[in-house]
Amino acid sequence: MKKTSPAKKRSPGRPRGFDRQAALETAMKTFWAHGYETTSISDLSRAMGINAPAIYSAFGDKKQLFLEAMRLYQGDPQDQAEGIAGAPSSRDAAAMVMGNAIRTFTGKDTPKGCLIGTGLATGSPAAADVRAEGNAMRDKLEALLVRRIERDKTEGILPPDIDAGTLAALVNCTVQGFSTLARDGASAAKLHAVADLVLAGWPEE
Amino acid sequence: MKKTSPAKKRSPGRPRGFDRQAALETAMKTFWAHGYETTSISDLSRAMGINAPAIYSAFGDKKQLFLEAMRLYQGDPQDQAEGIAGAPSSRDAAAMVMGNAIRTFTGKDTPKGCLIGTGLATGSPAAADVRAEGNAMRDKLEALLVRRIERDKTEGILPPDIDAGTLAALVNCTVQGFSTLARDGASAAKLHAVADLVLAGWPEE
DNA sequence: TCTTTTTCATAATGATCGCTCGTAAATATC
DNA sequence: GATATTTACGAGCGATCATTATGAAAAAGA
Repeated sequence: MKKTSPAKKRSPGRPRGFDRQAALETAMKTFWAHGYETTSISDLSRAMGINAPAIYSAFGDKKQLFLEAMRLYQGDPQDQAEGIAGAPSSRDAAAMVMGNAIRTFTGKDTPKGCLIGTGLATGSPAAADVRAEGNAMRDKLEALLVRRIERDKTEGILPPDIDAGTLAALVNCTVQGFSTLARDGASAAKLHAVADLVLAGWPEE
Repeated sequence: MKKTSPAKKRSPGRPRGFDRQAALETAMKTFWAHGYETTSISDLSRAMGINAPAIYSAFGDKKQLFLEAMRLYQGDPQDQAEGIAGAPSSRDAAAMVMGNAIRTFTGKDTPKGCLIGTGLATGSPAAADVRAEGNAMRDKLEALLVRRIERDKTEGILPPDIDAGTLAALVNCTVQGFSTLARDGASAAKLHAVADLVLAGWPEE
């Protein structure tokens, strides 16, 4: 009898003895807690519950594992782009971005702060390319905000003389600051109060 | 004939073949560029131009060397305290703190960003005590700002209903964000524009 | 000159780094 | 059951980690 549902077919060979996605999630949290270069393969092996060779066969090497963990961390890049572009105003977009950051940085079941901001804050020249990936993500966020702010200007929601780059940098700066404050133990409530202060100074027509 | 000026007397033994202060400064910049745990003794030895045993005899171990570099980096803590306490207003104090941060984080002859914010952003549990030192410095800054803001409230310069903790956290948050932005390549001018935006939203009576 | 004191450079310590080899085990296909 | 394929796991690779033992070299004081 043929299987009615074309479920996942099993390829030949010994089946993997662990859940790849769960292991990736554990790796993400481990990197998140201790940084990219300062997390060792043996740290990861212990946390993920699998031996080092299993990590390499499933994820490549340490760099690829981190990059994959980074993609899991940031979620779908299109969601971010659409969230900012689709916000009613740049002010709403800024509020959303900061709110999301606060939620991520003060999660109960995850390390405090930003995986990318803290885990890639610095390091050896050998990891410069990985740091550049994190840098690119922050630049991307700022660019999306700039575009949203410019649109507000052309639509008359914001005065035309304000500097979109500065305003976007303010939001980016605040988010990055949240990462450090959260790691220092600041509560979500405190960060929300700071975000409200930033939004209170948001320019108006 | 007695020496008229009680200059530095030379103690017996072979004299040190390097300038301790200059070596410390080089160590500071090396840590600043590559982080505490991700800078190796051999990195430091190469940069400082002295062999590893000379580092250990002159500075103790890696942790003590970093802590001494951190003290050189921050300067006299009393200067900061007096600068904030002695500012005409909390707004002036915030402007000064942010301005100093921008100058330090975008210096021409030093690495970008904050030695403490980036070099101690994360790491292994073995270095948790060193990170706690950096954490304490940020807390100290915020506490000084809180005190200055509270004084403005009692003196009627600021309305009594504003939250000093939130306002101080905003400044601290902005400064920490500056570190990441500077490391990402932001210019001093751009950071000053952001600082002006923060100050523009500063509450008034 | 001789002793004492301190610094020098070479070389080595055991531990850990990221990573891989080799072999046994577990599955699908023939 | 035989074969092919994939994974698990112990062991080990060379390199680097922070740190130190060793002994020659360079100064002061006797």
